[in-house]
Amino acid sequence: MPELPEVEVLVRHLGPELRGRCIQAVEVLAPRTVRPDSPETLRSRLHQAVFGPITRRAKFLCFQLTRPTGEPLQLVGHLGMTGRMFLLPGDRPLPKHTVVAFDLGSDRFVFEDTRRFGRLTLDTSVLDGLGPEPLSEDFQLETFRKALRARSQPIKVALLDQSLVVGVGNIYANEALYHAGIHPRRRCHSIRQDEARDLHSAIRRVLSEAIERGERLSLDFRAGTGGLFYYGTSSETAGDPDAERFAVYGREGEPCLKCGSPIRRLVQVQRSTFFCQKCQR
DNA sequence: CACCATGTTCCTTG
DNA sequence: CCAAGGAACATGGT
Repeated sequence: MPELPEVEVLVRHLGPELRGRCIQAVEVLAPRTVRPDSPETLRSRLHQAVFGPITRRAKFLCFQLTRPTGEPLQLVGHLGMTGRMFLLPGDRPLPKHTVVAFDLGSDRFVFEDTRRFGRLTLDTSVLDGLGPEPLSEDFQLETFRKALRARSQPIKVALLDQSLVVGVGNIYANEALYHAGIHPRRRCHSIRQDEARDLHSAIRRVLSEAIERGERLSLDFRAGTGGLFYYGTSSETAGDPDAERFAVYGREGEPCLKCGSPIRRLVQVQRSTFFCQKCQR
């Protein structure tokens, strides 16, 4: 379900629900998800721990907890491609692809992940080496420009590299390049100053607009209906007339919103790239 | 059976 | 040592 905006919206929803709640038990149904921790370690370390604030770093969720001893703990989660997290009333059965569940007494906090590319661990080393947060002051235009000058790979590929800037995934990389008018195959070092400036601001714009949109949806993540729905590609519930969510992503063959020429698709590092040949140079 | 899918990590090759 | 490309992880939808 992830890319930065979806994770951010989830974090904002989960924070108020989880804060202050105490973990009675931890069920690890997919040991792989908690690697390199063992299920036993996770169970014992988190037993009777209380949730504090939840924050986001890149596409990771960072859960601050306090143990009964007063010792602080940080649990780090990643949704992979298909992860969802939500609260489920205690009397309801766990969904088929639950990988970890926290017993909170009346409810369970559930991590469901069909493809199991996600993570949930006490090992915070995954946060090392990440680039700047695109929506913070750390994402400086000058630094971004210099980083592009130092690379030779195609710009679309660079945007997916979490050491250049974090949080951008396949959807928003395509969208940002479209809005900046830059062809996805352009090599980084060929990006001009004005183009770098446009791309820098397009990245910020597509991400913050997606967050606003996710907030507007007032998603019912308290399960019942299955939790927080990814609002990136799934067909949405009625009532939201905002049909053109994406300008290019998933729109192969459909007309460009600016010039009408058909959106094209190509493959870069085994991922689909969508773009307008006429508007992106 | 074919191909597609929001991500990261590890391995090979040059 | 580094960069680039590819495969792997695992499951489901169309």
